[in-house]
Amino acid sequence: MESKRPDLRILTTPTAQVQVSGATLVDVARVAGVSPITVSRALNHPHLVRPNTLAKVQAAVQETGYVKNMLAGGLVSSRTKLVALMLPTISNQIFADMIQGTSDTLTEAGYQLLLGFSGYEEWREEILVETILSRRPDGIILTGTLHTDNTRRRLKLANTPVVETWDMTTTPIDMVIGFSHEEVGHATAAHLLQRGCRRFAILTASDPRAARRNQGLQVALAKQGVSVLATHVAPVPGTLPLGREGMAQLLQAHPALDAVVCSSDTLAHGALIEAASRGVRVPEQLKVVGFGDLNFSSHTVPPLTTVRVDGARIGTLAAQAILERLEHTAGQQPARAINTGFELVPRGSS
Amino acid sequence: MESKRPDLRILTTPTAQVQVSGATLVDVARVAGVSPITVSRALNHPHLVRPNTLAKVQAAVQETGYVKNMLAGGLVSSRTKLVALMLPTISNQIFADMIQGTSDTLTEAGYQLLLGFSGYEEWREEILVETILSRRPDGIILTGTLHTDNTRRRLKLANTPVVETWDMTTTPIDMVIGFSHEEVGHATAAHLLQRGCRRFAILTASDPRAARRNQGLQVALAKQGVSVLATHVAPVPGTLPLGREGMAQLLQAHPALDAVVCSSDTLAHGALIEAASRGVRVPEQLKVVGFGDLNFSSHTVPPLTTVRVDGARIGTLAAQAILERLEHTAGQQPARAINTGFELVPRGSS
DNA sequence: CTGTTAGCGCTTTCAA
DNA sequence: TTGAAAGCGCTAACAG
Repeated sequence: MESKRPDLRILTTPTAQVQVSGATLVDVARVAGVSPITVSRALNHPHLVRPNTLAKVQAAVQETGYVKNMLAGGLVSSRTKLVALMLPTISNQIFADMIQGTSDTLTEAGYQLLLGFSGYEEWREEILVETILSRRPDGIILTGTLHTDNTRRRLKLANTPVVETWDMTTTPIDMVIGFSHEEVGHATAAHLLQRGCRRFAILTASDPRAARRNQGLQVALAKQGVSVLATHVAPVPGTLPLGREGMAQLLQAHPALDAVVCSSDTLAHGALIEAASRGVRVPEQLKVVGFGDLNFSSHTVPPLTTVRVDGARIGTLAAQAILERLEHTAGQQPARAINTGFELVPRGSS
Repeated sequence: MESKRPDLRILTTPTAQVQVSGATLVDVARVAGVSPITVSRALNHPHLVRPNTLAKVQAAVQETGYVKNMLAGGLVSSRTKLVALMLPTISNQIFADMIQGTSDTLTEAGYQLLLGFSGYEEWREEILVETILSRRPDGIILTGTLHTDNTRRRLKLANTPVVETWDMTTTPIDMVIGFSHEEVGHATAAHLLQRGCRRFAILTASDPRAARRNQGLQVALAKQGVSVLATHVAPVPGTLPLGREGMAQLLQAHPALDAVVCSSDTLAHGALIEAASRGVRVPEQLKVVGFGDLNFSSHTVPPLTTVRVDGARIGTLAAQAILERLEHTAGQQPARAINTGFELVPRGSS
């Protein structure tokens, strides 16, 4: 590292335009003939500066090719304009939707998105949270409400807005935006029982929220004296072949099944293909329920029911919750919870 | 802002553990009884510190709940451990794959991912690049090779590793990892001509790289005296319904088509559904070509040919290129180009 | 192996 | 409306 910063290298381009590399506020100030703080103000609070001065600064910025350094700015102001989003994976379409929703909302407000994947593992999330916190983001969006004690403690100490998503809880770290997975299970049970199903199986990925839905399903079924005949657990992320294979095993062990509840539309899709290849008629003989509402199912598969959830909306709401919190700098608002709900909808076939 | 930093607030937890909020290196140093720089070294270069000292520091870190501040670190070291990825959208599965590939590679190396979406618009990309540069990332990954002059200039001046992806060019900003879209067009033409197709249509999203493929296709066809009968351009991002609708219009105008080249598998999928609903037999009467190799096509649609490209691999390679460049701090390596190639593969039906 | 010194580039006081 | 002084939290470069 050079001990003294060298003079700016002035590069004259063919268009006679002057370009500079690595200009700082001080350089801009010198060119504009004002003090550095005036440049800072002109850039961040233009209304506090005389139009004349503003113009001079803007010209100097142009001339020097100045690019703001948010590291320095964030260090002193404690505002990084950065929001972190932690997801288990991107393989699931609903998470991709969420990314887009979050990103769009943040970008519009001048914030940027830092992305991390935990692979459904709490210990990974713990490490990730620590790393992310070291960038002092203005907000953190987590997936789910299951976290290690360390993660929770760190996050609370960080004094940063935190939104837990895709779930509900009575003991949030800060804010929660999602829906109750137990209720999804109950609703699914009611839906299928009402249609006469009695011989249930579960085809699920090893995902904690899916487990909660299955739990809710089993509890609701038990109340009607119905129990689940078999549960097939596939590794995450769920894929179409895994769905086929799981369905094959379930049907082999229990040929008389009349309902299969899947933890994702991808698994459900695989299950439908396997059912078709075995000549099992869906939904007449066997009903299939998915989760996530992928739109492919609208055209190419036999009818199934899926749980419609809007990933983009959850992403948008989470980003908005953080942004709002950031505006009301005065006094901590009470932690907020939004139940986005869900919807059982018929899908598939034409 | 308080002019003097208050003493650390010591919070004693029920477990008699001591927690601190907002500890700095200096606090850790005080607790450990060493100098701040020693703490810094213990954390960043443990091998340069006596095991004994290391242990003391680690204990102090634990006790104070210290979380590194990378804003400060990055400001002085000019290393942010941040890599930016700019994508047009996440709606396309291949871009989701790329995100995962990039993120996995970066995380393993201790880097983090900053994500930005340009929505296929150059001016958005230009703004995004400016914002991103203000965070001084250690590397930037772009989609495509089409950028505004400002973007190119800024990026070159930034003196940061840049990788342009999903395309090839003879005039890269820095590095390129991708394949030639013209060649995809040529290969597609050869494939279809060889199978006897003569009446071509194009069903495409308004995406610049798709346009290059179509261009290549038309050039190759023209050499055999064949011209494209119609081109249907759908808005981005391509969806299944847009594919159906486009196919409907094409078939209506040109019932005798024998080949439809689509710019994505999603559009192709919609096209196949529309063909089926009109009783047009694929591939006997009409051949369909997609792009991207979505795996859904393996099971539920009639045979089509798709151009297989590996998004995750491109993401991984791009991240690796940046990481390698970052290690060889000595002397600029020559700009590097990797042609990842592509593959025409049969898909669909069972 | 450890410490001292000197900033990185910016924004927050406070004063003019 | 503008400026001067101070320092955010950290690490590079030397010494010791």
